[in-house]
Amino acid sequence: MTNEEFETLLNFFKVMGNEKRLKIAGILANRDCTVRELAQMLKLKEPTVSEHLGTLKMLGLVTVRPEGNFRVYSFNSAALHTMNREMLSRGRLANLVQGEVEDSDQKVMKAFFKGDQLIAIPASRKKWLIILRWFAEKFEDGIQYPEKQVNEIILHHHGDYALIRRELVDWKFMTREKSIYWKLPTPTDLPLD
Amino acid sequence: MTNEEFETLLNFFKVMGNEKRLKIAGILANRDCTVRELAQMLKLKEPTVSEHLGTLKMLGLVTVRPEGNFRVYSFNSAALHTMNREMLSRGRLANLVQGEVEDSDQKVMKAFFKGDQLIAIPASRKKWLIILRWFAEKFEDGIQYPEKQVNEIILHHHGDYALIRRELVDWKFMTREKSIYWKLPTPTDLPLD
DNA sequence: CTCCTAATTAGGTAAATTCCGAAATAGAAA
DNA sequence: TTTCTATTTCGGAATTTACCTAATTAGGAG
Repeated sequence: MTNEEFETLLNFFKVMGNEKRLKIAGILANRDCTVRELAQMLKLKEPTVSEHLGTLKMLGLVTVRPEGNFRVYSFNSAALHTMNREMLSRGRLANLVQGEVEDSDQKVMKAFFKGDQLIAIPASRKKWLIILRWFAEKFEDGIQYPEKQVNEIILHHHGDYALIRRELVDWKFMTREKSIYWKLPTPTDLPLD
Repeated sequence: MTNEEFETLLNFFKVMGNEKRLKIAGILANRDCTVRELAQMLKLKEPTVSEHLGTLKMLGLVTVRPEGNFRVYSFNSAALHTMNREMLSRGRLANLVQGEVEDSDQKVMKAFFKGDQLIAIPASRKKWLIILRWFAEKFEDGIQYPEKQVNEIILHHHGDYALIRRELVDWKFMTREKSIYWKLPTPTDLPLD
C-alpha cells in the first residue's frame, strides 16, 4: 500500500531531521559506539542518547549487539539504501500521494475526458483551468513551436485546436509572437526577499 | 566545508520530515499547483500552505512562477537529485561528522599507532578497548579463521599477536572454539519489546 | 547470591513547531 | 485611479519535541 510507504518515508525524514540524531548516524557510519561514547562526543546525557538510539533503531537505521559489558550500536547501511534507492526520486514521491491528487484534479479530468480526448468543455473557470494546464503540459519548457505544430499536438486530444490554442495564450499558459508559441522557460528566478 | 553540507542535509530532512510538507512535495511532483488548490487538497488554510511552500522554497525544492492571476508552484527535481546522489550514502554521511569523531577516537589511535602499527599499549581500559575494536574490524563477520590466519592478520599491525589474539577473545570481540576464531555474525536480532 | 556498571524508562520543564484568523500586500482587471 | 482576488505576513494558541535528573532494569563479575 502506497500509504504505508508514505509513512515510512515521512518517519525516516522526521528521525533524520534532528541534529543530534543525524550526527549519531554519521558517527556510527564511521565506527560502532556505545551509548556512553556517543554521549561524550555529543555532550549529551546518556538517557538522551539512549532515546535517540531507540528512535533510530525503530527505523532500522541502527542495530545493537551486546559486547562484553556494553551494548554496541552499529549503523545499518541497508536501511539507508532502501530510502535512497526505492523512495527518493520524483517518480516515487509522486506516487506516494496519489490519493491526495485524485480528489481534486482527476475527478475533473474524468468528467471531461474520454481516454485522452477532451469531450466536453466545462462551464466553471476553475475546471477549465485544470484542463488547460493539462494541455500546457504537452509542451516543453523553452521550446518554440510553430503554430502548425501546436495545432497538431492539440489535435491529438481535441478537435477544436483553435479554441484550445487561443485559451492557452489568453490564460498565459503559453506566449505567442507572430506565429511562434512557447512556454516561459525559467521565468526569472525567485525573488530574494 | 563539510559542516555546511551537514547543515544542508539536516535542513532537507527537517523540511521533508513534516507530513503536510512531504505531501505538498508529492503533489507538486505530480503537477503544478496554486496555493489555494493545495489548501483544498490538504484541508488546510491558505496561510498555512503558504508558509510550508515558503519553507520548501528556501530549500530549493519548489519554485514559483506567476501565471495569470495566480502564483503557480512547481516541484524542482534538481534539488532532490542533489540530496539523493551526493549526500545520502553511508560514506557521505560518515564524512559529514569527521569533526565529532576525531576528538574521542582518532586521538587515541594517533597516540598509540605509527601508521598502521600499534607501537604502545595504553594503560587505560577505555583506550585499550578502542584499539581492540580496531583490530576486530580486520576480521569479517561470520567467517571462521584458523589460529594461524588470525596471527597473520594481527602481525600486520603488531608483533605480539598472541597478546592481541587473547585479548580479542577475553573482551568478547571474537569467539574461539578449538583453534578456530570468529566474530558473531548477526547475534540474535533485536529484542522486540 | 550480591555488587557493580551500562543502559533504559519515568516524569517534568523548556523550547520549537504547526496551525489558524486577522490584517497587509501585490498585481491583474476595470 | 480604484476594486478585486490570490497570496503572504503577523501574532498568538495548542501541540509536539528534546532534554534533563532521578529511579529502575539488565547482565557480567565476584
